Amino acid sequence: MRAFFLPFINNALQSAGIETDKEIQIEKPTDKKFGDFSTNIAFLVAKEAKRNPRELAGQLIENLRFPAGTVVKTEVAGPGFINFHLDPAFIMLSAQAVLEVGEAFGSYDSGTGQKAIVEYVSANPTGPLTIGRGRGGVLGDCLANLLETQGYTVTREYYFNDAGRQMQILAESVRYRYLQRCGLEVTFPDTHYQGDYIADIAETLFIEHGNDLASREDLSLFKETAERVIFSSIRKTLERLSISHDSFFNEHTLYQAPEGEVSPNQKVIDALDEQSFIDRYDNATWFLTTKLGQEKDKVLIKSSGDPSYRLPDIAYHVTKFKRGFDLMVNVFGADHIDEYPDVQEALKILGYDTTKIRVAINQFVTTTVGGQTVKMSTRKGNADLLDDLIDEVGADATRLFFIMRSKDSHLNFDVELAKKQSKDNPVFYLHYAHARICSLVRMASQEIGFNESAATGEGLPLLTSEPEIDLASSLLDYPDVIQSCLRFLEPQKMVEYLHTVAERYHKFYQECPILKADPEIRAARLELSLCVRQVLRNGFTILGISAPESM
RNA sequence: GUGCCCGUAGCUCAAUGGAUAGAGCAUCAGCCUUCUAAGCUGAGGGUUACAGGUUCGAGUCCUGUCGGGCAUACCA
Repeated sequence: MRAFFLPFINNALQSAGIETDKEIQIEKPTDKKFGDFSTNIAFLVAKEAKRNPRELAGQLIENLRFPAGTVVKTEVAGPGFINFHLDPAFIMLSAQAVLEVGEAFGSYDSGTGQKAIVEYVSANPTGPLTIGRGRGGVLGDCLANLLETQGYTVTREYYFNDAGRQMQILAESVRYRYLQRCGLEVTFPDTHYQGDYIADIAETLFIEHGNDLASREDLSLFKETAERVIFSSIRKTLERLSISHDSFFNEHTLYQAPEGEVSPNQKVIDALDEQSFIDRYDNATWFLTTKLGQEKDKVLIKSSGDPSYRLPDIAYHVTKFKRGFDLMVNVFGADHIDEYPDVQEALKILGYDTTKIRVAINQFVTTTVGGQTVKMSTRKGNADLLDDLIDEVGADATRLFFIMRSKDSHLNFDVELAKKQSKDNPVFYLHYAHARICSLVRMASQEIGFNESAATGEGLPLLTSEPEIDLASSLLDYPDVIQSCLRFLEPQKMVEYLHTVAERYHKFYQECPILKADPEIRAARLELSLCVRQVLRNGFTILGISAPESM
């Protein structure tokens, strides 16, 4: 609906002889008396033109020409706002689009023909997924869904490493537990992975091999088994949350090169070297970030000869560019915040357009149980497992809890509250609205032979009461909400929005009899209900939660 | 110490630099012989941590102070 106003305002600006590169902002006023939409363009332009905003707004509305039956009143208010009042019939007619385009309502073609990659989760297979990881997983999945509505061809990618130091520690951890299982007296180092899952893996190895592996120094079997078991558990957990990836990118491939060629890692070093951003000292190879104003240089190749994580990370991003992605979204937790600028700087030096990269950093999740904060660490084995949480509160509530708060806020996951499965849980409010409509439609088809597939929305303009207009009006916001979610990489806005739609539906349901109304009004109200159901479903699809037909 | 995020109702959180700062939970008062009361209506509750600054306008931007989280590795 915001897009509706833009050409008219542009024309008015032109007619008034005003040139500006300011973005025209269309807002929803806080108070209804200020109309359905408003713009502050007069303020923005007034500054440039050094004119009085109110006077300028007056001149603009002289030049605003809307088609008949759309905007019934345009007025200047306050110090220079321009407020638009829509014809209620126009709102109702516009809402017909929901039924016309169905699940494509809210979709747009701004990304058509473009390739996007969303990288998320990317946990190394050192242990089961924790609750903290879940947040980024759901965030990434929702962002991918949002991009798909805009026509992007989206690749959902998981970047992992099964080679580095952490995997070594993992293999050793399994070996220690295995040796203990064989009855040997070994002390388990507290630097290693403490979780029960290590002992479980050791147990399977013991069942398969007995004591045979006890004398073996080679860790590869321990490592391979651990990786296989853990990766499979990670994928199972993700599946439970309807998170799936199209592509698993193994960091280790960046270390390798075909005969006669150099590895992607080495190519990065060479290219940076050519630009004089590489130096070698203290037996290591350094990225000269001090030349970019940073306090310290960053190690790319350790004195051991192994790359540090930054090098493959840069090389990995190079592959994203080489694979031709027009948009690259990276989702990661706040603990990675320091590394991202280095990667970005390196890519700039290598000549890549880093404006194609967008980063969504989610703050941590703290879990509280009975008001007590629980600290989490995978290494110490006291992590709250994502699987346990899903067991207790279900997939829908887990997903919704993760994205109902802004990603920049620390998420306080009240486990007790989430366990409640009562009306406190916001997922029920949304589900209830949807189930209510389904139930109503079922009853309508049984009792009066209502045929929902034949509904076109023709009757909608018959509806004129406030709850009906408010409800229809909120449905028209849906496409704008998708844009807003993408602009800020923030699906949380969708949760808020759907709550508003559900709230307005419940109010409409309360105040407007549907099945008992006169046939024409009855049909129109049923059609409006179908529109609401469609918007709820579309939103649920983006959030990745179910749409129950009864409760 | 330095960098990033956060500080808003009793609690959990919203609010593109816009108009009287909003929801949910909790508290209190109403609404079911009537399509799902997992709902609706209403009330109370605020110096937006604090002090300055920028401008037509600041919860939002800038500076400083206080408080919390994360990071400051030749771990990923």
